[in-house]
Amino acid sequence: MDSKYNPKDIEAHWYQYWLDNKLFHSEPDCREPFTIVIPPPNVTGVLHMGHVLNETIQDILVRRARLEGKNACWVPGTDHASIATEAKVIKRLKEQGINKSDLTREQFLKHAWDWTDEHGGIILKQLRKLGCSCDWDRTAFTMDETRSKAVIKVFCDLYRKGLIYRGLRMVNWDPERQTALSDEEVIYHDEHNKFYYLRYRVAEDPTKYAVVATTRPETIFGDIAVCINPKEEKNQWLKGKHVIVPGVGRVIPIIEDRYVEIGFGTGCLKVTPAHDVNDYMLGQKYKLKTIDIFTPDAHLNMDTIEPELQPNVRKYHGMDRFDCRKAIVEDLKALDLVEKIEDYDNKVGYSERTNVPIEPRLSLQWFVKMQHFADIALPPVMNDDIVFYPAKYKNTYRNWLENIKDWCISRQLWWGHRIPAWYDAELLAQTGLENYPDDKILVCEGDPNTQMVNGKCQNGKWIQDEGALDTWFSSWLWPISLFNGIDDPGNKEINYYYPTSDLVTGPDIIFFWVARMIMAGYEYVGKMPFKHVYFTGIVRDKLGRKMSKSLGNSPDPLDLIERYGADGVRMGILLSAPAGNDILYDDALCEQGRNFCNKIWNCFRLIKSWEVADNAPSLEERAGERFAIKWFEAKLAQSEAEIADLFSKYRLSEALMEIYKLYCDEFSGWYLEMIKPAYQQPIDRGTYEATLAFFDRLLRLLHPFMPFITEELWHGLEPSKQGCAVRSIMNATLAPIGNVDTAILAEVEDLKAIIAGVRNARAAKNIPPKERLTLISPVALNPLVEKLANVEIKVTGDGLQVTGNCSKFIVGTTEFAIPMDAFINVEEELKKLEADLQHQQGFLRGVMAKLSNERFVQNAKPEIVALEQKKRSDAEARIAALEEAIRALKG
RNA sequence: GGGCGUUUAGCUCAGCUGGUUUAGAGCAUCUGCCCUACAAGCAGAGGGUCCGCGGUUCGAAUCCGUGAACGCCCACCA
Repeated sequence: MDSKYNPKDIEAHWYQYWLDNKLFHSEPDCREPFTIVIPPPNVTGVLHMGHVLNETIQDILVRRARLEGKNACWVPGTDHASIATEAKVIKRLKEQGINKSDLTREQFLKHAWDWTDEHGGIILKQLRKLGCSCDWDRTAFTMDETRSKAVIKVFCDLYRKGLIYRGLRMVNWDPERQTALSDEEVIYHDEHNKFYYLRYRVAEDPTKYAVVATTRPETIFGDIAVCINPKEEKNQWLKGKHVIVPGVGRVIPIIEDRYVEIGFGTGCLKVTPAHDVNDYMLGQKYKLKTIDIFTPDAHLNMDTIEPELQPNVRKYHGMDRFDCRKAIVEDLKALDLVEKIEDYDNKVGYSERTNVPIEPRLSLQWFVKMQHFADIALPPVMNDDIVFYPAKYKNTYRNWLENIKDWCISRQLWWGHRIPAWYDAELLAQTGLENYPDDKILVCEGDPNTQMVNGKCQNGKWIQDEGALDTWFSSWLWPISLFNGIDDPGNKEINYYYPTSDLVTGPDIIFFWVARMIMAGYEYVGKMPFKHVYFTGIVRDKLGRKMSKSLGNSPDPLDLIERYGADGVRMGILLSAPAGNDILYDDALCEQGRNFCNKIWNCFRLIKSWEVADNAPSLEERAGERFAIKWFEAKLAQSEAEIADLFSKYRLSEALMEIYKLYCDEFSGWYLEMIKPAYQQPIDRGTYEATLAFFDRLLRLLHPFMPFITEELWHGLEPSKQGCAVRSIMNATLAPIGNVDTAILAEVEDLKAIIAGVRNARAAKNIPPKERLTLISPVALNPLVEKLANVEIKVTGDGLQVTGNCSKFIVGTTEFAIPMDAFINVEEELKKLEADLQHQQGFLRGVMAKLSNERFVQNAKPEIVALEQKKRSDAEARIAALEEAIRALKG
């Protein structure tokens, strides 16, 4: 065996072995199910560090569940990511010199599918390199047949229930992609902007003017009124008057509404119902008309302005909204219609996907009524039927649901599930879309032109709605549709795998996805979609910056796997990733992971290097080995219980750290040193087999975290077949949680302290480990001390009674001495002992302060008082021993 | 403007309902070791006014109040 672990070939070999033997595949059976559905990555995405974190955690949970004997099923898949993918396809087409607008819907979709088939699923291949144990036979896509059918069926069902409606609303419009977005897809950024104070001359008396403050002067073309608060003193004079929109010439009324905040700005608010949510609300209230001055790509459209005003504004036609802002301000300045311009900080909404400023736009869209869903989704989280880790996200969740707004689900995109709503061609030609009567819309699963709908043939020619559905409208069904639970409710799979066990995802999609899955789960299965939600943090670089392409601070995971091995990377990403905390990624963490692999590798190498002698003295005659085995059994049992507890709390990085310390400190550092045979001596069979059994248990504990190396070494143990058809650690089960012998654990902690005392003395005096020393002890000691500290033990019986120069130390209340006349430096030794003495005296003072406080003795619990008394007597004993040692040294 | 969270060693974090030998871990640092499992290692060491202030208590990193810094979420003040 090589002295270093080389992951490359080993990882490829075992992953193929797992695939060949279908070890990831699950079918319903009599075992308890354990299900995770993957948060589907974008079909055209590539693996980044966020995925590595997320998928590693899921794999750990799934593999641990398998070892617990559950029927674990991790369902993989990808998301069609409507807007993101459409953008990528458009970009690629552009590179080929093709504009989307030159293509028909069918032609465009052909390109999109080609792209999906070509690049789609790369990310799933990459997950295999990480060791992810997904059931690849179940790989799904949000736009495959089963998932699409579920989406359409749910749309129709909700429409029938009156929970989906069509309406002309002010929506968030992305001028880049030219589609509506949901509120959740808008990200607000703080910006330093300007506040423009514009003069609106009074029509009745043009020598006077009202001053209106606005951040968006380019929208004045759509101004319909100026609103004041009826209670505001300084604007009373404007009541009932009219003003002239500067630069435009439109005469508009002054209206009054308490919505306008007294004292803010000038108290005069320009009302532009087509381009502002609040203005729209005012427009509705006062039945004002709306003038939409923008084209869908947010350029000025002056064709909508009243003909008589056209000459005034024609020059702005076709201008970009931000160019127009500059132009109109300059023009108004020239006309002396700008009072002043101030700096102003406000928030501007940007499209999450295209990162361009959102334009509020009045348009005809489809919505889901959300109050009903909020009502069914809030209680299960608040009363912990569904448990969030960390729990703080319950607040976030509640806050959103208690202020729920209707969900805009239609998108003016082609890549996605097409809205199954149909319009009668003839009627549509008469009315247009906006005025098409709702009760004449046909919402159905099939095509009414070619098949029966609602049990009958639909006469006439039907035209389908042009829109596609929000991607999340398919994602929210994911845990159900993966098991075909929408189209075939109550089927064997949905009954078995649903509710799923754990969901692992980022808190950034708690509203987009988590909340909506809970809604859909209760609506369509009547049960929660998952029992636990583990929110991961954001992966940042070690300086705390978000990883991004532009910063170039995001390492390529495949490159990391190449350098550190998949197991090393898994450990690296997990080590400092408590649930919900951001993780500061650093290559050093992967390095630690790689080093750990090497450590385990070498433990194994050591054990395997021993010659087993059947004729050697048996374990019965070896007290030291028997003791070591008994101790490690206790230690292992303790850790197994601890790790199980940590898993139950989803404290995975702590569980891994526990295993790490168990291997490095307890097993390698102590146990193996205890039982290690002398140079070129064989080991007895009893000890050898006990050690192999321990190693086996250690591998099973570690396997969920580091699947590859544990599988490799587990085979090296040549374990018995255990009645399994396929030999794999994946088919093993964890050791049951046993009782812990705490007495022996305490005993060994003392032994370790004594050995450390000797080593410490050696280090201080530069005595090599090879040189055998004498350890004078007042009590009999376990012979393992002789072996591990390389000392000869002299027991003095009552008291230490040592004369001459020696190094002394105390463990508990017992004093030990190591004679070393040749090396001793009395002054240094005294200094050390005196420092210790001072520390002990300080400690005693603290204890005494408590014990001499009557109120403490009266009020504290008796066991606490007893403990303080023990501290006191122990400290006194140590002080006496130290004083004695100092006296001896001085004398 | 509301709400939530964080602040403990150089770094990343544990420390649950106050008392567990005057605060723990991993990493990093320093010192000494290539001793035939492992230098990707071993042995040892140093390192903290538990963010500040006030309070409750016999006793506070832990509970309460207050202030500060940082972070996140939500909100229609033009």
